[in-house]
Amino acid sequence: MADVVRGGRGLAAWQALLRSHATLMRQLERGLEKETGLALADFDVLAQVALAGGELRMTELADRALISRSGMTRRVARLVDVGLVRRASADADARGVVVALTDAGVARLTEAAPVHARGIFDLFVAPLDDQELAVLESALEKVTLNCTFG
Amino acid sequence: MADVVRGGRGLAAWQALLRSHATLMRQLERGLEKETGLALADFDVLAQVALAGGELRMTELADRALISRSGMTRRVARLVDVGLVRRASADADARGVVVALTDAGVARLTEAAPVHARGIFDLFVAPLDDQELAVLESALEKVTLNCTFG
DNA sequence: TTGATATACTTGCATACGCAAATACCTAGG
DNA sequence: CCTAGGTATTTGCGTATGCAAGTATATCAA
Repeated sequence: MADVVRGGRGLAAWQALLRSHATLMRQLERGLEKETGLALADFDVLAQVALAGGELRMTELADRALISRSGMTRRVARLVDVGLVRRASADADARGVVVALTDAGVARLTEAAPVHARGIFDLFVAPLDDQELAVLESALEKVTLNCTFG
Repeated sequence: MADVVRGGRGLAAWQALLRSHATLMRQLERGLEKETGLALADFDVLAQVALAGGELRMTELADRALISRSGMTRRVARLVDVGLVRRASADADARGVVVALTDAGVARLTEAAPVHARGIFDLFVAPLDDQELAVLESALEKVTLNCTFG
C-alpha cells in the first residue's frame, strides 16, 4: 500500500519541501514576529507597498500578496488600526482605495526587512553551497515563473 | 525605500518561491480536489497512515502531517465521518487512539496518489531539466532535513 | 497505596482565510 | 439623460487552524 504514495524522479524532494513548507514558514514567522512584532502577512503588505514605490490599490496589493481581495481588506484594516499604513481614496476613481505606508510603517519595515532576509538566509540559503545555489537560482525561477499566472 | 526589501545572493529565488507557494499549493489542491474529491489535508492523512504501514497514533500522525494535535483530532473526525478512516483505542495505552484506513480509504488513496504525484510533477518537476533536477534533489533535501526538528 | 508529574488526546476560544453576495461607482450605447 | 453591464472594494458566512486549558490515563517514587 505504502508504495502507491511514493513518486518517481524528482518528486520526493519536492514533496518533502512542500510538506515541510508549513513548518519552515512557521519558524520564519515566529522569528520575525519575535524580533519585530510583525506578522509575516503584515510584513508582506508593507514590503509590497514599498516595492511598488509608496502606494498601491487594494486589488493590485492583493494580487501581489497572493491572497484574496477580501483578505486584503482585513489585513489593511488591521494595519491601519496599528498605524503602519494609511488608506486614501484614489484620485481618479471614487471606488478605489490607495494604501500607503505611514512614517511608522516605513520605520517598522526598515527594521523588519533585514530580519526577514536573515531568516530566509538561515533556513534556506545557508545550508547550500555555492554551486547548488547557482543552479537553484535558475531552477527555482522556472518553477516560480510558471505559476505567476496561476 | 524599496531596496530595503530586496535581499542578496540566493535570497530572491527562495523569496519568490516562498511567496508563490500559497498559490502553487492552491493550484495543486484544486486539481486534486477536482479529480478525486479529496482535500490535500485529507490526502496527507491517508498517505501518512499508508506510509506508516497501516495505522498510526494521533500524535505521531500530527507530527508527520506537520500540524497541531488539535488540528489532527478534527481532521480525523471528518475522515471518520466520511468513512475513509477508522479510530480504535490503542492496545497498551487507554489514552491512545490508533487511526487506520478503511477499505474505502485505501481505495480513495490508491486513486488519488497518482493524481497528486502528477500534480506535483506538472508544477514543479516538468519545468526543469535533468541536470537541474539532480542538483535540486540534494539541495532541497538539505533544506528540508534542516527543518525536521523545527 | 497514594500523590506528583508526565503523556495522549480533545475542547473552548479567538483568529484568518476564501468564496459568494452586496455595495458603490464607472462607462457605453441608445 | 438613462440603462445595462462592468469594476473596486467590503461584508456575511462557513470553515480550518493553533494555542491554552481540560480530561483521562500512565508512571514512578515514597
